[in-house]
Amino acid sequence: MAGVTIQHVAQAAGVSPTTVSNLLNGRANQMLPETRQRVEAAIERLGYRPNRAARHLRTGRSRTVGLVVPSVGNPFWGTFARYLEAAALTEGYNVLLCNSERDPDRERRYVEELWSDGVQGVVLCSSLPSLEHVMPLMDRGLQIVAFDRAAQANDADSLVSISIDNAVGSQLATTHLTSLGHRRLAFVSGALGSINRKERYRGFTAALEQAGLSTENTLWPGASGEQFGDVETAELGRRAARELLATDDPPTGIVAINDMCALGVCRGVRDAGLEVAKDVSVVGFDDIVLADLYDPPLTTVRQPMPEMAKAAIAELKSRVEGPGTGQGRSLLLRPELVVRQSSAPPRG
Amino acid sequence: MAGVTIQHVAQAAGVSPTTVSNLLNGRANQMLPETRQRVEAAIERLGYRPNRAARHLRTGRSRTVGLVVPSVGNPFWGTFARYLEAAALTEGYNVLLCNSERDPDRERRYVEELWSDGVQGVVLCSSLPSLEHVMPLMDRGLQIVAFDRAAQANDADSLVSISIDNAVGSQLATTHLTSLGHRRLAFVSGALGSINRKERYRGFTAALEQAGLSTENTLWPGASGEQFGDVETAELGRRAARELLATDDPPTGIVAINDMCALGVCRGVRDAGLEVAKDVSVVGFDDIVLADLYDPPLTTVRQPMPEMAKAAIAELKSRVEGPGTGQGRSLLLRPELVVRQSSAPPRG
DNA sequence: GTGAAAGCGCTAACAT
DNA sequence: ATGTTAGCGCTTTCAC
Repeated sequence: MAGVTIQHVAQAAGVSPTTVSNLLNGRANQMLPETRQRVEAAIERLGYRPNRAARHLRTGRSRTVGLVVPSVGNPFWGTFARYLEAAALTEGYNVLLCNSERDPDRERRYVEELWSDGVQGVVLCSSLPSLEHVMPLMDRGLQIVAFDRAAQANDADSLVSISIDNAVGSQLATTHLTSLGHRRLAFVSGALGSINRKERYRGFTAALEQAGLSTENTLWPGASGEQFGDVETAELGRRAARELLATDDPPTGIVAINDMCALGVCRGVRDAGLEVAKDVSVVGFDDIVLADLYDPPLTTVRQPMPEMAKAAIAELKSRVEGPGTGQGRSLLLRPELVVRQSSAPPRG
Repeated sequence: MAGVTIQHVAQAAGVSPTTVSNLLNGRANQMLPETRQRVEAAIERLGYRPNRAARHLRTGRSRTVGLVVPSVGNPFWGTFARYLEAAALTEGYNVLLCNSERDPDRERRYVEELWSDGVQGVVLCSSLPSLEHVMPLMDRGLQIVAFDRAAQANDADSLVSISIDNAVGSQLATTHLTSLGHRRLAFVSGALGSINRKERYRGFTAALEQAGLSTENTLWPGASGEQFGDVETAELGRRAARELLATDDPPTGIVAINDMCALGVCRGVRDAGLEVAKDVSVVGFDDIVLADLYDPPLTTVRQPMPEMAKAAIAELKSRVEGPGTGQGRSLLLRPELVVRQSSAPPRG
């Protein structure tokens, strides 16, 4: 039996659809206990499940939020998805997970699809500097929380941004190295195209300046002009490390744009016949599961995922359920340095 | 404007809703080019998007398949999700991704939710030996493809199973080691609770027997009675390696239940002051992204993800669109050994 | 305490 | 080539 409807239940219980609906929507108190039991029995017996499409069509509401991530293949996003789902579930929401593959067009199509699916709130993890491709939907009332992307001047008024303070994060990482005594540092990244990357680099240079070190020639030159996926980022790190360590005055400490990249850097260090920590300290960013599993375990900057996920859902919930379109705001959480064994004082 | 409906478009274009609907549903040819343009212009101008709930309610169809995975935090599943989505997209389907956290109850709830959302086909990645918790839905017409789980005798008649041949896979891995000359092998795994694990162990012992080796004491004794998550699996591997290598007659080759576990084993080998490949060969299973990134790169058994994803969608599609409930079937794809640097001939 | 009836936005016969 | 109409399953006034 594909289609057990509320009518069938009503008939089986000898009541009207209204009564069944009342029971379904928490108005059970206004009916005789006996009636209630009859209805409940009928629901059970027939295996009735309300049709969400009909329900949604009728009410215009939907207890679902969308989550658009650049790539579910990346553990960072997979982990975030889990936390967001957990946070959503506690608030009575479901999460619809979409994978943009970093394609702006797919991103837009997904958000549009979610909107026309009745989803009123979306957590958008976009690497794009401009969110104008979803502006039309926001104008129509779609609530968007941009995650892992700091607010921009030309963002929509109602946009909520949640991210860590990337500059602080990489400052933490960099200062960790300078405090250990490193004087010659390098920053390894793919193209500094995204806001995050720029911020991380900014934190890196800020920390250097604070330590009285020159920022010249600290950005790995191969970092510009290229765009990399997640796997390629590791390869990039590997190449960067090899090249950097082959120079006259090689760095003793390397700050990588993220953990994938840092893992690659570690590989490159070994390729160069050197040892991570002993010869070259490496610090990553994100604290993916593998950071702790790697050999040596990676010193990295952890994003407070559970808090961020909770905040994202809270924002969405209050805006979707609350009155009117709230003003935009930006929430910058403080990341945390996790010191493991890939960083140590420089040799000699 | 939240609610631009087909009526608004019709009115704006000076036509009836039918005409708009016709255009929307690929019946554009049966109207005057001029009419068509007027309608298209109106749609564009009003920013109209069809309401999926209404559409679905009306047609009873839904171009969405569900994907239930044990954990999106695990790269293995993240990767599969990407391939499945790609395969679905080419067939005009969307994928709804759900995360069961290996909780049978969540698994059931998700599948029920998908069903009441109008989803007619689900790819279920369940580690459970019995799928009876989704049987009622299958009886109602829900099509299920069980992924990464070999068919069982008490499965529903219409169940489709897609997985690799796990026994063949670990036989491949094990024979690789025996061919290299290893005579003392060990198999490291968490509890042999799932079908897959049992199959992999079976392949392991089969390969040993084929090589004329004893299977006694080859299963790491700590492997029984415990259930492990993904992170813990690595820790388990590490512990297993340390314990195994501390015995009188330590193995020179270790086959791990999966890559996470293998990574842990590698760590354990180092903990014991030994070197992977040189002293102990390690082979994993799954070929996660990190297998290639690790140092040394991990020899492992690759699952043909794209093919499996395509097959899953093809099965679902033909069953959802085709007539009647198809008979169940089981598709066992052949895995492939990927030889990297974590395996080598034994010392001396 | 319970029921009748209208309508959410859309599609697909069935007219014309 | 285009329009009229009925109804998908549900919720929610408004009656009784």
